[in-house]
Amino acid sequence: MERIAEGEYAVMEVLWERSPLTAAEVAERVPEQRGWSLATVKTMLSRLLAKGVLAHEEDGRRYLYRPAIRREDYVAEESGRLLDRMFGGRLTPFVAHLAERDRLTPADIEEIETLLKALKS
Amino acid sequence: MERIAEGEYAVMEVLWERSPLTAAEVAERVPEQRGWSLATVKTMLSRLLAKGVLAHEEDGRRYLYRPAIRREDYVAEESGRLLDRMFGGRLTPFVAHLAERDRLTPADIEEIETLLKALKS
DNA sequence: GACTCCTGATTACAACTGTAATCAGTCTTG
DNA sequence: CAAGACTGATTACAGTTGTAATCAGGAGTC
Repeated sequence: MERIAEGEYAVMEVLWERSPLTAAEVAERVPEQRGWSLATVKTMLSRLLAKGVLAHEEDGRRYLYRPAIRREDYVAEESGRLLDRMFGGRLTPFVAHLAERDRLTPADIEEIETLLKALKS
Repeated sequence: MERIAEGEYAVMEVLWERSPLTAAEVAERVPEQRGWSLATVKTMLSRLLAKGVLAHEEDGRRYLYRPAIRREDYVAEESGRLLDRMFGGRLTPFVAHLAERDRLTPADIEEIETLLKALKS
């Protein structure tokens, strides 16, 4: 699966949320912080099509775009990549690390414990 | 803190492992899979210096390089970035996700549970 | 002192990214 | 039918990255 760049990912998010959509509709839904013009969104769509992570079907003289890969699959790959790169693929050091950096609240800890308990059964 | 590219990261790893080192020493220690020439490693070192994530001290007519940022800090930033982007910054969905994707072995689960128990006390 | 070697510095160059503008073709509307 | 409007396609252009080669200056060697 081809890498998806940071900006391109924002477009994928829109389409994972809801699809199919036209280019104009995608542009409307991209977070405004990006401040993208319609032209920029169209460039992104073309590149994502070229990468094979989007598909399009004709709808009159325009296209309807939809994801060609599942969000979970992409996320799995990306997070695996980070885990491999930074923690040798091991999750425990990652969790330990987050805990140290105060990214884990007591509520989080409870939640994860519950989750793990469920996983064991 | 400036972003560190994938390839540059390999150089940082070497120096986090052991420093200070000369350019030649770094080149020797970079994983061979990369297949980098000494010239490539020197380019990386220059760019990392420019980004301010490496420092160098003179040693005769050459430099000794050492990290200017701590590994933990960089890793914290990078993993936070991924977590924000893919899981809205929440760790629990991430752990759930890993579990689903079979990246969590029973041993991992045990280990994390122990870790969490320790965190609570 | 001339030549070679080592080292950082400078330059190279293509692919990928961010961020569009412009072009060309089709629909709509007066 | 002529003039706009809307859409994808093509082109643009600078910054980053991967991957070096080349250059210039000092150090050691005959």
